[in-house]
Amino acid sequence: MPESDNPLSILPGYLLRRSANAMMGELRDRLSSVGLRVTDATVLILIGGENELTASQIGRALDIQRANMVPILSRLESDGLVMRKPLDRRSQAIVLSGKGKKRLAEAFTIIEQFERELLERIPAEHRDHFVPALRALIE
Amino acid sequence: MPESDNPLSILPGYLLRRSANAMMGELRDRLSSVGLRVTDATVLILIGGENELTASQIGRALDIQRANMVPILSRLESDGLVMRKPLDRRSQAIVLSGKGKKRLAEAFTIIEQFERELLERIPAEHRDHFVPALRALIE
DNA sequence: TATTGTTATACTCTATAACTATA
DNA sequence: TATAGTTATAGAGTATAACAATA
Repeated sequence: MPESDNPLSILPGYLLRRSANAMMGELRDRLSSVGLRVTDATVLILIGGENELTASQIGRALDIQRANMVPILSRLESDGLVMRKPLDRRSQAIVLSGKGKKRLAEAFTIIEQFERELLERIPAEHRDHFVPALRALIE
Repeated sequence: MPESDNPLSILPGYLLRRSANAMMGELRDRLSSVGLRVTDATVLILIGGENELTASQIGRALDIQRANMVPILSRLESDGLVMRKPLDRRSQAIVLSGKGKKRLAEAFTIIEQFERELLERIPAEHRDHFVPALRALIE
C-alpha cells in the first residue's frame, strides 16, 4: 500500500485482488522480455507437462472459456510455439514445437525466479501457509 | 481447481491469480444485486471512511490511475451516489451523498458476508496467516 | 444429444500520451 | 515546475450467444 491505512486494508478480498494485480503486473513485465503474455506462459507450462491436451481441455484446466482460447492458441501457433495435431475429425491436440519447448524453458526460468522472490517477500512465519490458503479458495 | 493437479498448481503466483479471479467473480455477482461494480464499492468504502479525498488521492490509494478514475466517478455521480465539492479552483473533493451512504451500507453488508465466507474457506490453521502474507506482497 | 472448434460481439479493466488550467 | 482533472485511444482479459461439424 503506497498510502497509509484505509478501511480496505483489512479486507482479505481486497488485499487478494490488490496483491494479485501487483504480482501479475510484475510478472507480465518480466515475461515480456521473452515475448510472452502471462496467459501464454501458463498454457505452455500446462501443455509442456502433459502429453496431449485439446483446446477445450486446456481451457477447463486454466479456467479460460473455449471461445477465449482461440486468440491465445492462434497467437502461439503463429509464433511457431505450438502445433495442432488432429486426434479425430473434431478434436485436435495442442503440442509444443521445438521452438515452443525452448521458449517454455526460458519462461520457466523467469517464472521460477519470480515465484522465489514472491515467497521471499512473505514473512517466514506466514510463508508456508500461503499456498494451502490459496488452494482452498480455488477448490 | 476443477481439473486434477497440473504443473501450475504448485506456483504461488498462479494460485494467487486464480484465486483472486475466482473470488472477485463471486463478489462481482453479489454486488450486482445493489447495482455496483467491485471498484465502485471500493471507492465508496474509501471515501466513506475519510472526510475529503480528491479523485487523484482516491486513485493513489486504490492503485487506479487518474485517467481511469474519470469514468468511475462519472458513473457514481450520475447514479447520485457522490457529489463533487470544490476545494480550490483546481481540486475537488468527492463526497458521499445521502443516497451514497445508504448504498455504501448495503454494499458493506454484502462485502462483510463475502469476506467472512472467504476466510471460512481457508483451513483454520492457515487462516490468520493470510492477511499478513497478502499485505507483505502489496507493500 | 453433447461436445469441439470457431466467429462475432460487447464489456470491463488497465495503460499511455497529451492537453488545460491552476497550485 | 508540478499537480489536478480530463480526453482520447489502445490493449488485454473476460463473458455470452450462436453456428457447423462431429462424437
